[in-house]
Amino acid sequence: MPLQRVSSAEQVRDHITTLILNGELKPGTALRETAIATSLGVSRNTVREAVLLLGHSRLIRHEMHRGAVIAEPTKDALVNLYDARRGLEVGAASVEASDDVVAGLKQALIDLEAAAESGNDRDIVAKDLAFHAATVRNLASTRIDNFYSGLAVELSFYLGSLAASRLDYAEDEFFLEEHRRIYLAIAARDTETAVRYVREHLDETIRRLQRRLES
Amino acid sequence: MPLQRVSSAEQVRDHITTLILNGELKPGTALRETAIATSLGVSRNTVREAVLLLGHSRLIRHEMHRGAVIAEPTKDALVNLYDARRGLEVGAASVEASDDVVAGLKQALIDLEAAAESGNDRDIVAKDLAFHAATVRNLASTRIDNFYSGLAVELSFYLGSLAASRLDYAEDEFFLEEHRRIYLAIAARDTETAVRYVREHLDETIRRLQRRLES
DNA sequence: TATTGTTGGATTGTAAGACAATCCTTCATC
DNA sequence: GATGAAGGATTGTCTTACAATCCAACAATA
Repeated sequence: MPLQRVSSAEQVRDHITTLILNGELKPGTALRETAIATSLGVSRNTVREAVLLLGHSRLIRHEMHRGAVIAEPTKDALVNLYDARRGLEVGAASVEASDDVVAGLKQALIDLEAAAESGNDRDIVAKDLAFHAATVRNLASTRIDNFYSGLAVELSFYLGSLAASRLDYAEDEFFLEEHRRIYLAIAARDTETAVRYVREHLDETIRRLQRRLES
Repeated sequence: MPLQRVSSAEQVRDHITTLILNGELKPGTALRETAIATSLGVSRNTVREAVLLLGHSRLIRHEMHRGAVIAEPTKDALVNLYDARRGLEVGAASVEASDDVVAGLKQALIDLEAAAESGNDRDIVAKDLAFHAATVRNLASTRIDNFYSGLAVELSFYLGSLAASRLDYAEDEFFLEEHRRIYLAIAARDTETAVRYVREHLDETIRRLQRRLES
């Protein structure tokens, strides 16, 4: 039995994280140490430790004597994020997939289709990212998977904060088709085609996002 | 002008980091908060913050009520590290390289050859890792580059701590040749061959390391 | 008016001291 | 030899305090 204890600082960090991901703390908001401390009934010290722990993710920006601020979905941040996605996903697509990966991918696609059917934006985003995470798993490294999952968290936060004006994923008739053909190419071990489809999909996706950012 | 201030905690973190990388703090050593605090003339508070900051890297292991301990080069840690390397480097090798990347790679190879000539183990390790980092740059993401550089730091720490019984890189006649042919394959845009050479090189390297670990 | 000091409150960075919780070793007991 | 109790050592957390810095509002000046 691993028996894992959880420090107060870690709990506060998780609390703040969920607040951010739920959109209850909007981009640009400053994290006031004393406010959080009194509201949670812990010392300022503990809050500081929590914020430092949080600093590893990119959900907040930290500046000396200025405190922590919830990250904002700037164009640069998005491009940076998608460059990393492209690197990993294209790399993953250019290696012939194992049967395990294909199986996981198939399931991820099924989940995605179900989510699209339901029309729940949040769920669609989650299943979309899960599909792409399943492609990255082809690189066969849990450590890379963790790294990618960090990217996914960050991205879903950005998407959530942009979603004041709905995402309208479901409205897009190509959305599902793009994923289907990626799956088929990977399953067929046609790496060349898979790479092309992945590239096109990511390029198209970030284009849509940037358009949405401007409005 | 960016004008960056540096907090005490960050300085302490950097200090501890260099101590670790220089081998002055050996794997398994416990980081005692009060000892560090008094020795550096800062408060225990600040040391705690420094250790939390350090926690983002994997140079230390942290457990509740047990404090931080310098990471140890276990077999699992090495495998985990090399899985990540393989994922990134193979992915990078399977994409046709840009001229920029090839140029950087060529320079990295020259540096590596010079280091091998000099026979300085530390320098050889650094240039070796720099060469591989240059291949990863083909993924065209600064973020992935940062991630990889974290892997490299961790690896060079492990290598350093194993190097009580010299690395004897230079003694290995294949060492340089393996890098040369990787470069040539990448420069020729022969991705299939490049991938094979990268795979072989990494597999061979970790095999050597594991052998060294057992002794 | 626009620009440049100045001032004061708010917030963070750091220190210091305290104490409970937990760990770890040693020693006593069975 | 296994079990368990005792005690010191260390971490986790809180509290208080104050210096450094930021920031906004206001005052002074060209």
